[in-house]
Amino acid sequence: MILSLDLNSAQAIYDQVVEQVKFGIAAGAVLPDEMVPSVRELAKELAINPNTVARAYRTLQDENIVVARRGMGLAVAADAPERCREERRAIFERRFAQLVRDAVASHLPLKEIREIIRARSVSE
Amino acid sequence: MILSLDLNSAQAIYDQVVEQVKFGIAAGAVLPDEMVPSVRELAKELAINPNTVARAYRTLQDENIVVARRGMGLAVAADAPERCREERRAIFERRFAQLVRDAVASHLPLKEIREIIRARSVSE
Amino acid sequence: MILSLDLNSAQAIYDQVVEQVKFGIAAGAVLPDEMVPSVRELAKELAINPNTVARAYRTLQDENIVVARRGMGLAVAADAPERCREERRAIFERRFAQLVRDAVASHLPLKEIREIIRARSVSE
Amino acid sequence: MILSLDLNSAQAIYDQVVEQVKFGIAAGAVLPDEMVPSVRELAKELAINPNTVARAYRTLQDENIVVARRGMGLAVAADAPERCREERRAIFERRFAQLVRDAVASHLPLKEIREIIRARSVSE
DNA sequence: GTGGTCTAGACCACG
DNA sequence: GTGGTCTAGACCACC
Repeated sequence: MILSLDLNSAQAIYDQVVEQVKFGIAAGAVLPDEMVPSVRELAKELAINPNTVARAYRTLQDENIVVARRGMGLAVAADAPERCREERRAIFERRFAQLVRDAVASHLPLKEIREIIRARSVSE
Repeated sequence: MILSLDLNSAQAIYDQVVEQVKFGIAAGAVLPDEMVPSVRELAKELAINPNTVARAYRTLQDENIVVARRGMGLAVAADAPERCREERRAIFERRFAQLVRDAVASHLPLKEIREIIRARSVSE
Repeated sequence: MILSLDLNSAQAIYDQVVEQVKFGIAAGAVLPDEMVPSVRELAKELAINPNTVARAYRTLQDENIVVARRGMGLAVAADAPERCREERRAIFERRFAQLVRDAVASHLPLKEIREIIRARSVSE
Repeated sequence: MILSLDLNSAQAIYDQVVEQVKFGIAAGAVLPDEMVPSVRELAKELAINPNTVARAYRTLQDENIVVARRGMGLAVAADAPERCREERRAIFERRFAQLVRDAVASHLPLKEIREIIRARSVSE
């Protein structure tokens, strides 16, 4: 599983790890019942402190995305892929809606909003 | 001038104040040479700490959006409206581009991205 | 607010803090909009590490029992007392039901179960 | 002998096995002088690691609930049923007393405590 | 080997 | 002053 972190982002590292793991599960990089990388392994791969990974994994456990197998590690839950795909979609939808809402609230002309969306959403 | 703050946002309050004042100037709520509300007045209106407003105004002064008039307060600079309008546009463009970039990186299908943008950008 | 911890309990300390704070709010020891003790203050009072308190408070924030006031501390949410009272009740109900279920599953005679409950629930 | 495990319980698996075996002996599922299932057999039946069963059996040997018969396996001790029945009773009594103590400490009204006990102890 | 918990101390943004 | 984040390292139970 390959995760991309931005250490300079305003978003906390552990939060980026949470999101990235969800995206990885959504994309099928780890299947249900398979083990996600161990805390120590992922920490080494990402060159961050194991506790940071542990905190991310704790969040994923709270949300029942992964379940602990005592002494074995953490396994992807059966319904995790579907929920992760849905969440990935919801995150984008929520952020986009908020962005448009803010733009409208700032009185940025609708015409300019539409132009920017058109120009930026095809190319990338 | 009416500013909308979100105290639970990840964005710092003083930073929201900076942006909102710029948006107000861009929209013509305060014209060049007119005074923006005093630190105490705005702090009271927004129910936030005067220090927070002061910090926002300091930033606006650094960017020459407002200029100090000794003993009078802060006045909107002559070229502020134009620059604020441009910045308002740039903020939206930058954020939207970043959002699409993140969505693509998460492997959210292009089809879903386009659907959400279409559904959400007309109605609001 | 007075919290009682059992450092030798199987239950994690941070989890005991979470429960105890909820019970305190349920009992009206801290009212809505009031601040709960700061991380450092409570840690000192309980003679435990501030990070342990911080972790408990993080959980309470995730559950919207307390909300962060930037630079001010953590305030009790408006609907927290009601939810804490309900949760306090639910915790006891769940544990008692589970206990009885286990006792029945172990084939402990119903007669003995009833005797113990009668003997132990009046006196205390 | 049928044992019920809860892999997500806070109680350790080996400890659940110890308890469940005791409850089985208390209920007469295995009589004195009879053999309990072998480590491998029970591990397979419960779908857990043989080491976990072995550790549980070691505990049962330490308490003289079962005794080793060289080359044969583990046999139930003569006085085990009586002691297991007594322990089964004591476990319930201790846990119930603790539960009520905690409920009272949380200031859950006595009225509600009594209601829940009444409602939950007859039906199940 | 695995994760869970706790301690300790640093640095940061915010008010 | 407040909480938030990250690092570091210890000890534990479990498999």
